[in-house]
This record gives sequence, C-alpha cells and structure tokens, in this order.
Amino acid sequence: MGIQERKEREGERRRQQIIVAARRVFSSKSLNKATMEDIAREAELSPGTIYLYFKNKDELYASLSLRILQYLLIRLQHVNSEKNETPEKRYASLTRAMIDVYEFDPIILISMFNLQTSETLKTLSPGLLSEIKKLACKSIEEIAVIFKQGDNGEVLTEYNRSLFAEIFWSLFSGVVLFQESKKSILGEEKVFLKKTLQTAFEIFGYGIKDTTLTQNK
Amino acid sequence: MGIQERKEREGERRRQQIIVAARRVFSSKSLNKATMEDIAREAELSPGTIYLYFKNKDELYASLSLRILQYLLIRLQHVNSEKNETPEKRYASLTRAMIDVYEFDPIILISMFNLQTSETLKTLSPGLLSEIKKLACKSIEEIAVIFKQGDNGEVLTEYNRSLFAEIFWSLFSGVVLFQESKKSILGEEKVFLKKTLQTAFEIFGYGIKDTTLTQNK
Amino acid sequence: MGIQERKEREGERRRQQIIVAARRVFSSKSLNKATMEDIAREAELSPGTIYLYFKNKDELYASLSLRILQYLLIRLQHVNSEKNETPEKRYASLTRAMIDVYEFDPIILISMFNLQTSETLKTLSPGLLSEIKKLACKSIEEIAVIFKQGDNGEVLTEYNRSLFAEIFWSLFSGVVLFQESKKSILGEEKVFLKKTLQTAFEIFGYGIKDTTLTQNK
Amino acid sequence: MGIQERKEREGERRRQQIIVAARRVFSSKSLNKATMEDIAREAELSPGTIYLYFKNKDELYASLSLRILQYLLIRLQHVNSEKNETPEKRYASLTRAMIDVYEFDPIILISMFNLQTSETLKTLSPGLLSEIKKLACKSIEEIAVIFKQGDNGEVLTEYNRSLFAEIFWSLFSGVVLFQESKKSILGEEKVFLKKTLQTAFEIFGYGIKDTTLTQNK
DNA sequence: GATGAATGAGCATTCATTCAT
DNA sequence: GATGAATGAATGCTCATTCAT
Repeated sequence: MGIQERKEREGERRRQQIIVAARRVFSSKSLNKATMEDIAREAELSPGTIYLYFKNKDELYASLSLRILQYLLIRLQHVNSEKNETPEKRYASLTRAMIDVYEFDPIILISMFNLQTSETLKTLSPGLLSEIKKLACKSIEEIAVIFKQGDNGEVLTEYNRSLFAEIFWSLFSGVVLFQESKKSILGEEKVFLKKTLQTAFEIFGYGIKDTTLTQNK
Repeated sequence: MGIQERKEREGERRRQQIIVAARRVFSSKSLNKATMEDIAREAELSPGTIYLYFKNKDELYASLSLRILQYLLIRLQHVNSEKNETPEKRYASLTRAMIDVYEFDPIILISMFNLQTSETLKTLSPGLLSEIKKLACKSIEEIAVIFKQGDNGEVLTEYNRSLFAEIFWSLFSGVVLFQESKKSILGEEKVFLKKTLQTAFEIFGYGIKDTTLTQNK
Repeated sequence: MGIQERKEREGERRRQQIIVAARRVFSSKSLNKATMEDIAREAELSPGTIYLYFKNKDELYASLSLRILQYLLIRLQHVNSEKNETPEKRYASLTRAMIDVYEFDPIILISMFNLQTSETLKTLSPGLLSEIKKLACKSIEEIAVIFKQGDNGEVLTEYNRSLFAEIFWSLFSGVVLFQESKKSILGEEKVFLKKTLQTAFEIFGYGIKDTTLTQNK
Repeated sequence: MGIQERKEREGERRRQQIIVAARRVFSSKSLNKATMEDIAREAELSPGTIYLYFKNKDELYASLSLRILQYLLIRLQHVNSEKNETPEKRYASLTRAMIDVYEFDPIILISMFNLQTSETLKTLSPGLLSEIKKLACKSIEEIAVIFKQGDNGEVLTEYNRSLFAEIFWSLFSGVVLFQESKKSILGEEKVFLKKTLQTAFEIFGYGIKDTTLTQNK
C-alpha cells in the first residue's frame, strides 16, 4: 500500500519533472524546432524515459496546457463562489483572475493559445483531447456565469452570456498573443501587457453594459 | 526597357501563380504538413522554380500575408479618407472593413495571425520582414486615426489611440482564431463568425466611449 | 541436495513457463514484431526475470526449437527400435512420425525452419547452438538409418542414405513452409497440409525405390 | 520523345543500380540487420534517393525477388513450348531449368524463399504484392502443365497436377534452404547443392510415376 | 528561366538489456 | 530471486534545398 502510493507519487513527480523541462525548452524553441532529445537533456533523462510517461511529442506538448487550464478553472470557480458580490466586483475579480493566470505562466499560456489553433490537437489521444476540451469548455461556462446578471439588473439570456464569454476569452487570447508578438518579433523592449489587458477588460466591461441594454430592447 | 518591363510583369505573374497555389495547399494542410512539392505540383511547376521566386519556404509562407495586409491597409485608408463623417459612422465603416478583410480570404488571414506568433518571422529576410512590419504598423496607425476624435468630442491622446487600436486588432484576431479553432477542433458545425465579430465590435465600440470618459477625467 | 534439486526443478518450471508464453506470442507476431515485454506480460513476469533464465531474446527464440527437436528425435528413435519391421512399414512409421511432429506444434515447427535459415543462429551461445546442431544431426541420422535397407533388399551406401535423409527432411520443411505461406499470405482458406505431406511422402517413398536401383547399377 | 525515352531508361538503370547494391548488402546481412544507409552507401547514393525509386525498405527487398521470378517463369514457359517432347525429356528440361534458376542468383533465390514465409509480404503495396503472386502462381501452373501427361500415358487430373507442382516447388525450396543453412550455419565447407537437387528431382521423377498409377487405380 | 533528380541532415520513436532496490 | 524503471543506441524515412542540364 505504502509502496504503491510512493511509486505513484514518484511517477507523478517524473511527469512534472519532464513537463518542467519541456516548458523550459518550448519557451526558447517552437514545437517544431524543439527535439525530444533537447527535452530529455533538459530533464536529465534519456529520450526513452519520456515515452514512459508521455505517448508522444504532441501529447507531451498538449499536457503542458493542462496545468494552466486547471489553474484557470479553479480561479474562475472561486470568482463565482463569491455569491453576494455586485456585478461590478465580480467582473473586477474576473479580470484579476485572468491577469493572474497570465502571470502564473506566460509561456505555457501562449503555447496553449497556439495549441488551440494548431493541427496538433487533431491527432491527440481521445482521453487527453477530451480532458482539454472539458477544461476549456468549463472555463468558458464559468465566465458566462459571471455575466449572469447584467450590470443594470438586466438578465442576459443564456445565449448572450455564452457569446460574451467567448468574446471575452477571445479578447484575452488576442491581447496576449499580439503583445507577445510585439515583444518577440517587433523587438519592442517593454511591453505593457498587464496595462493593456486591464484597459482591454475595462473597455469590454463598459461595453457589455451598453450592449446588454441594446440587445434587450 | 519594354523588354525589362514585360519580364518584370511576367515575373510578378509567376509569383502570384505560386502564391495562389500555396494558398490552396495551406488551406488543407498546415505550414508544417504542406511540402514544397505539394505547392509545386499545385502550381504545375517544379520545386526548383519556386526557389527562383521565393528565397525559401518561410518567405513564401510569409508572402501570403502581404496581400491581405495590403488589402487591409487600403480599406483602412479608405475609411479615413471619408473625413467629414461622424465618429459613429467611421467606427461602423471600420467594423465593416474588418469583416470584409476576413471574408476577403479567411484562410490567409488565419495564417497571418499564426505567422504573427510563430518563430518563422525571426528568420525572415530583413526586406520581407520590414515590409510586413511596415504594413502591420501602418494599419494599426490607421485604426488609431479612426479613433482620433473620441465619440464625445473628447480628444484621445496619441497614446490612448494607439492602445485602443492595438486592443481592437487583438480583439479581431482573438475572435477569428477562437472561432476557427471551434470549427476545426471542437467540431462545431456552424460557427457564426460574422455575428460574433459584429457583437465583439459593438461591445468594443460602446466600451471605448465610456473608457474615454474615464481616462480623461 | 534436496533443496538444490527443488530449486533446479523450479527453475526448469520457470523456463517452461516462459517458453510457453513466448510460443503464444510468436504465434501471433513474428520474431521481430514480438517484444520481450510482450512475452513478459504473457508470462506474467517482468522483463528482467526473463533474463535470469535466458541470455537474450535470440536464445529464448532458439530454445523454442529445442523442445520440438527433442520430440522429433524420440519419435524417430522409436521408429528405428521396431527392428524387425519391413522397410515399407518402417517408412510408413516415418511418415506418420513426421506428420505427428507437425501436429505436435505447427507454430514452433515453422519457427524452427525459419531459424534454420536466419542469421540468428550465428550469434547464439556455443552451448545452445551445439545442442541444436546435435539434435538436428542426430535426427537426420535416424532418418538415414530408416533407409538402411533399401526396399528391394539393396543396401544403400552410407552416403546415399544420408543424402536421402537430407532430401526427405528438405521435402518436409519445404512442404510445411510453402503451405504455411499459402495460408497466411495468399489467403487460402483451407490448406490441406496433412494431405499434401502424405502425397509428398508417398512420391518420395516410391521414388527412392527406383532411385536406389539406378544408383546401385 | 527521345528525351522521354532516355529518362525512362536512366530511371530503370537507377532502379537496377539500387537493386544490385541491395543484393550485395542482403547477401551478407539479413533484411533486419541491413540498413538503408548500408544500401545507399553500397549504391553510392544518398538514402533519400532510394526512396525516389522504392516506396520503402520492404518494397525494395521484395523487388529483388521479381527478377528471379520473371526468369523462372520464362524458363518454365520455354520448357512447355517444346511440345512434341516425351514426358521424360520434358521432366529433364524442368529439372535443368530449376537448377539454372538456382545458379542464376542463389542469393536472391534464397531471399525469395525467406520472403515467402515472412510477414513482410503482408504490408506490401497491393501492386507489388499482386505482381509477385501472379508470377509465383503462373510458375506453379507452368510446372503443373509439364506434368500434364503422366509418364505412363495416364492423364493426371487437374487436381493432381497442381498438387504435384506444389510439392515439386516445395522440394526445390526445401533443398535449397536446407543446403544453404548447412553451408552458412553448420559450417560445412562444400555443399553439393547441385548434386543434391539432381538426386531430389530424380527421386521425385520416379516417385510421381508410381504415385500416378496408384492414384488412378 | 525551368527543371527535377539528388541530396543528406535531421528526428521521433522503439526496444533489448541492465541494475538498483 | 524478482522487479520494472531507466537506458540510449539504432534506424527508417522526410523534405527543404541545390545544381547540372
């Protein structure tokens, strides 16, 4: 029993060790440029060992996203657990949560956004793919819940809330990716990502109030 | 001279022929899956010929984006040329322009967004890279110009306008990429991209009005 | 001593357990496709344990052949022990013995024939290799002994008997392998291996009578 | 036109060049031990070039057998074209043909027999597989035709002729493989393959006469 | 300019074997 | 004796790019 447990824990530790190494490698090289040997070297393991814990390169890459998706979902659920708050406060909590998620691990967050668009997802094993889908969908649903009560007491329809949630999520990913590209490619030294995100969310926050009114007319 | 000109025109025609073929290939395969031979076959040329017109695969890929960036810039300049319009009308023109750009060539637009984040850009030849940068920056500047006069007569600072423009651009790319990923990966049948974009721009439009007020206080 | 014996017996049991598992695995996968882990799983042992009983994969594979070679030799010796029988009856016993050997374990028999031609044998440990050689040579000698008295009372020379024995053995392996290939590759539903073997042996039986006459002229 | 032809001829020459190199490599190493790089080096080409002419390693290996199967079929058809010959003379021609086939290229003949039993065939492209099947089946049919008129004027049934042809073929492969294994593994210096084959065919020749009589009773 | 055969570096993945526990 | 996690060498195949014609 104790042995069983210890082994499981050690196995999980190895997975984390590999994920951490992969994170470091992917932060300097893209999925295609990074080789399994790079990752193995970084993890101080042999290439073969990685395959004991991850089915293949793509699954390892996709697994990176799991952690941040889990963190994201927890943060969003926490926002929703503060039930008696005003809509304004809930929205403020939401924006804070998103910025925290970014700061939790920018590199992995960006790789997750890239994963979203890539063909890689299509060849993932069903288990891992559905896990990712589940977390992503749940997160968006949680965001939708935050928009439950329109700021003016107007109740948003189910449809609108989902739409707003998706747009909010799109705004988040769009800003992060664009600022990242500015930093890495356009060679801008200082990118005020946090400030830009705050402004973006502020605009969105004001925007939905009026949009709510419009849509309910 | 006449001969020189004809040659140049014919050369340009070849480039377009290759770009069109590449577009078709990239629409069904991602950058990494598509081979130069695929593109050559599609263009009814030999692989070697492509290298007469494009330095390498990445440059060919990046060249795809040039066309849509050019189209985008022209549309944005057109919006700004309607000088006496009200801010509301100008914003409406802007949103229409963006949706037109999407519909002009969704595939290339998406590939351009992907290019933005990819490592590919880093290895591009200086000439092509600066051409892309120039078009992208000009476009964002044109968007900023559209925001010149705040909707309430308040004049936005140069800084705010650029920030808003970037956020607007981020929102555009975020929505397009997210909806695309919904379509291709989550397997959603119908994705209402146009509707989602309109709503997103509506929210943004309302949002900046109030944000303007706040920021100028 | 008693302990020593018990250990040896248990060791032998383990070897058999592994051989049985290997047999099952090789029946569905060829030598190259089957992995040591497959065999370990089938034997409900760990990969490492197999190496306590067999030096390496090739030796394990070769060991499979030992059992059937032992069975073959015993059957052939039995045929020769029936001393007073007529040549015809002895030949009939021989053919029956060969068919029994086939039916004893077709899979291993075939793998033995394949082993014969493969490069695998060259890297076997001297002990195992000489064991296999010894059994194979003895078996062929026993067949030669069966041909001792030509069917017409003519006495075959030592040389002829060995030659006939080898040809008989070749015929056996040739028919088994060819029919096997018909079954597995040409996709023939029913292969009448037993009937074919009987006819082949009948032809051979008649043939050597006349050949004997010719050669002694 | 002339260019087209020359290119085709050069292409065919390359294929032959690769096949010749592969033959040399496979004669000293088994299919599994020989690497594509070995073959490329032997052919003084790069690994990539081989893939321009052969789909993969297995197809290259299988292609080796095509030539000898073609040669075999031609020889057998030639035997059958000598229509007025006596059965005895036709059988003598048959045995001579088989020995010639062996001497035409022993190495490839053996590799063909090994191919017959291997799993390799199962993954071949349908075109190549059916080409091999076709040649093999036709050859056996030609052998069956040679047995058309039983040596005693007795007419063999279609069924018997096919059976005899298969057994004859099996005998051939069995003898060749066994003698080969004697040479390479048992370390016998001189193997009298030709003599053994002749004796085997003599036995078979005499044997079918009597078997024919028995079967027609 | 156009060709397309040839190149060859590069890489994910496998699996027999080992050895610390 | 038994384990099974870790190893790491080995290899088939791809494909962007070149260059002789």
